[in-house]
Amino acid sequence: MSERPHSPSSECQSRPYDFSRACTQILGQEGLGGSSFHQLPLPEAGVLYKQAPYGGLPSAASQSFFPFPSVATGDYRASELQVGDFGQPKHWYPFAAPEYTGQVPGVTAATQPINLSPPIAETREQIKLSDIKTEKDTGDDYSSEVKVQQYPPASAAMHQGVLYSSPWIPSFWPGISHLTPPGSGGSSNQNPSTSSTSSPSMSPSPPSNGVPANAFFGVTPGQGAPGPQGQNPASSTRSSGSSSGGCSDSEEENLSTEELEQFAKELKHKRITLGFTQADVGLALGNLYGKMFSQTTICRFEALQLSFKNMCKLKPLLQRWLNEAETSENPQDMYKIERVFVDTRKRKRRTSLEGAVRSALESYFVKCPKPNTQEITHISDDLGLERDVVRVWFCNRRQKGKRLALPLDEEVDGQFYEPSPSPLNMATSPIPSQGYPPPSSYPGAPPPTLYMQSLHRPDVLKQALHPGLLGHLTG
DNA sequence: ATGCATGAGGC
DNA sequence: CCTCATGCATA
Repeated sequence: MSERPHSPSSECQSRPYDFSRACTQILGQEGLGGSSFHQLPLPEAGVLYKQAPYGGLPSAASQSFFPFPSVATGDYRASELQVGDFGQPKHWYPFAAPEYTGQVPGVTAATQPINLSPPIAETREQIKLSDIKTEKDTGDDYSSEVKVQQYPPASAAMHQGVLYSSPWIPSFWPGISHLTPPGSGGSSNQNPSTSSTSSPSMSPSPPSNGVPANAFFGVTPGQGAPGPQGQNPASSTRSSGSSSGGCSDSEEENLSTEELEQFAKELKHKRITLGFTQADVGLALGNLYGKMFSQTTICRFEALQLSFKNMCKLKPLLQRWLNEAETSENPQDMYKIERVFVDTRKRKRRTSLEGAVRSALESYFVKCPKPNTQEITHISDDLGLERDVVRVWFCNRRQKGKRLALPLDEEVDGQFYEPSPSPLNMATSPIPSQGYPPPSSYPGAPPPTLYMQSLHRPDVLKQALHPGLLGHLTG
């Protein structure tokens, strides 16, 4: 522990990422054609990821480049088709049969009823098929369907996980804030061996290791889940804080990124060693704490792809799970539960953006990470995408850009998004209806933005475009 | 492992 | 409309 000089950015996500809308200005100038965007301090989104030691995400890099055929359609349906998405009878297949019940297959886990005992509440709660709400009239698209989600091998029927509404343990999240109790106690690894003795079967309300279970369940409704801000600005506080005085409210022991990194690694390793899958862990958490998580989340945790704050929040839970799993004679007890869940809500079909389109979006993003309405419209229009798709894309992109990463140079990153100085009146900003990316007329024109991107990372360009085009541009 | 989506909170 | 936490659906 003494070896790292780096300053733990304890800021926990409360960064001032304020991509102000300088975009307008930027975009407004002459559009891609111009060199204006050059001045953008934004080095290029990609950089952000690169610094993450953990996997960095290849992102656009691996996209297959398509010759942007019919992107212009503007209808995601169209683009999807060209992608060849259609051939499969996917999930969204509108089968009305309420098979959810049959979902519970083998029920291997039946052998271990243990954790099943919990106050499972109403599994059916989410099964109300009638709840189908029609989002848009575009009914033809995402038809209402019954999604039956099943988890792998497992088996014993169990309650759906996410018990957001679960009657029990109403305030479960509450305690979370006390992450990382100073020193020994908390999240850091307390030797499970010594303390635990734990209960072989982890029931939902295990006295478990030294941790006072009550702390988890009782109280503090206050900053539970909603408390993004509860996090505290911490901006200044740094994990190392070495007892900086009594921390007024207790809590907020900011975990250092290193701690998280280390824990994530440990978790993954042990998890695998113990034979659990990410999904298992997610389910196990549901058993232990009543709050289930998806494979995705566990995966992201291990890969440190969650926001710092989120990582901090989940760590204690995973820590506990890990302790339990390690000490338990039959770790099996903890998992193998199945989540049967039928969600009737219709989810928009996932839009599959072509490589070229993505690249184009990337380009736009580089120029302006936070486009305003008009800009979004313009972009969507230009790329022939739905506005919402574009909007969501940007949201996700921003989120991705932030996530936990940026441990060290984040400050820099903050700057990127914070064009601050210029008050830009985007309001007046007339989205350069002319400027933007060159008036690419769809059919043949390559996303104009692409070449712009090349200014920052030629590699991307090369990947996104095919030789021909490339030559065109460079030529 | 990750792209696109949803929804709850916030302004 | 945004941010965030999450997850379905996919590659």
